[in-house]
Amino acid sequence: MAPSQAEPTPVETAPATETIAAPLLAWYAQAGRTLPWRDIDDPYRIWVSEIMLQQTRVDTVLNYYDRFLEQFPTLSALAEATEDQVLAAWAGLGFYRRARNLHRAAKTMISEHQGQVPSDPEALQTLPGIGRYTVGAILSSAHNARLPIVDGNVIRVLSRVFHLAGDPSRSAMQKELWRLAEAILPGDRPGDFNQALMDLGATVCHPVNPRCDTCPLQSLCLANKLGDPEDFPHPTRKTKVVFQQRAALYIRDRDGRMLLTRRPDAGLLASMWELPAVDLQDGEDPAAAVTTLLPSAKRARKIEPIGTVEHRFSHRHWTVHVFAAENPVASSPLDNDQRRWVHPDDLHEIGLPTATWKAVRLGLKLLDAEQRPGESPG
DNA sequence: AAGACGGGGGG
DNA sequence: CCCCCAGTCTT
Repeated sequence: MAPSQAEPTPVETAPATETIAAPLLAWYAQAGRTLPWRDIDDPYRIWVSEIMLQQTRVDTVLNYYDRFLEQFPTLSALAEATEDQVLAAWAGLGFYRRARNLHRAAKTMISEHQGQVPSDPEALQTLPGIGRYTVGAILSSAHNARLPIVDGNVIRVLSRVFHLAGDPSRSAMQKELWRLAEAILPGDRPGDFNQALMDLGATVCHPVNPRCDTCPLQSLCLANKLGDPEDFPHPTRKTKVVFQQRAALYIRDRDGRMLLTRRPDAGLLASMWELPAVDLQDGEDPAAAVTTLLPSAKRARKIEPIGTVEHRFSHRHWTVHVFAAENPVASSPLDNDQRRWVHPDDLHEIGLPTATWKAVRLGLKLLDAEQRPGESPG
C-alpha cells in the first residue's frame, strides 16, 4: 500500500531480517549453481571444497577438485599420504599453507576425532586452516547446522541490503556482519540458505555492475532503494607491492634432467620446488649472481641467458632472469630432500608453482629448439 | 590492526 | 593494470 501523500517521506528503514530467507531460497531453487560439492553429505568432500575455495574462485577450484578427490578419496587416504603428495596435487592453486593445514588436520581427525570430520563447531575450528567461516560452511552444508557464514560475497550482499557503511576490516563491522548473518539465517534449511547467499553474491550482486534487476532481494535492499549499491562494501586498502629481481638457473644433465631445489618450509611458496635461484640486490648483475648457483665450483662453461619471466603475487612482483647451463659434472646424482634432478616427463609427480613453471618453460623451449633442427637424425 | 600468503579472470 | 575473490594465521 502506497504511503499517503500527506505523510512525510519516511526515512528508509532496514529490512526485517526474517524477510530475506523466503525470496532468496525461492531464487536459489531455480537459479542456484550446480557444483560438485553441492547436494552431497560427505563432510570430507565438503571440507576439501571449502579449503580450496578460500580466496579462490569457483572456476579455478573446478580444475582441481575432482582430481584431488580421485587421488585422496577419503579422509584416511589423505591422512596417509605424504605432505609432498598433497602439495603436488595442490600445485598451481596457491596459498600452499592450505594444503599443509588440510593434511595436518586430516591426521588429527584420524588420531583424535574417531576418523571423522568433527561435527562440533568448537572442535572443528580448533583444526588448522579452519576458521569461523569454514566451520559454518562445512557444518551448515554437511549437517544443516544453523551456523552463519561471512565471506566476501556475504559481506557485499549484507552491506548493500542493510546499507552498512563500516569498514569490513574493522572488528566492529565484522561483529555486525556476523550478527546479521546469524539473524537472517532461517531455522529451516540454513545450509541451502548459506549457499544461496553466496550464489547471489557471485552471480547477481557483483562488485561492479550488480544485476539488481534480477535480484530476488531488490525490493528490500536499501542500497538499491538509495541507488548506490556500488558504494558498498567499504573499499579494502591494498597492500603495497614489492618488486624483486631474481636470477634462476636451468641446468641440465646428460639425461636431460633439470636441477630443482626446495624452497624454505615457511614463507612464500613454502616447501615448493623451483629452479635454483637467488634474490638480487638492487642493481646486482644477474649473470654474475647466477654463477653462485652452480652445483659444482668447477668452471662452468657456457652459461647463457635464455629469457626473463615476470610473476605477480598479491604483494610481490618477481622479475626472474633465467639462465641455462650444462651440468659440468659427468652424471647427476645427489637427489635428496632439498635438491633433485628431474626429467621433464616427471615434473607432474612434483607439482610446480606457477612462478616456477614460467621459468621451466623457457628451459624446455630451449630443449625443443636444440632438437628440432633434426640435422642429426642418427 | 595490519600484513603475509597465490593465482587468475574480468573490466 | 587494477580489483578482488567461498579466509586464516601471525605479528
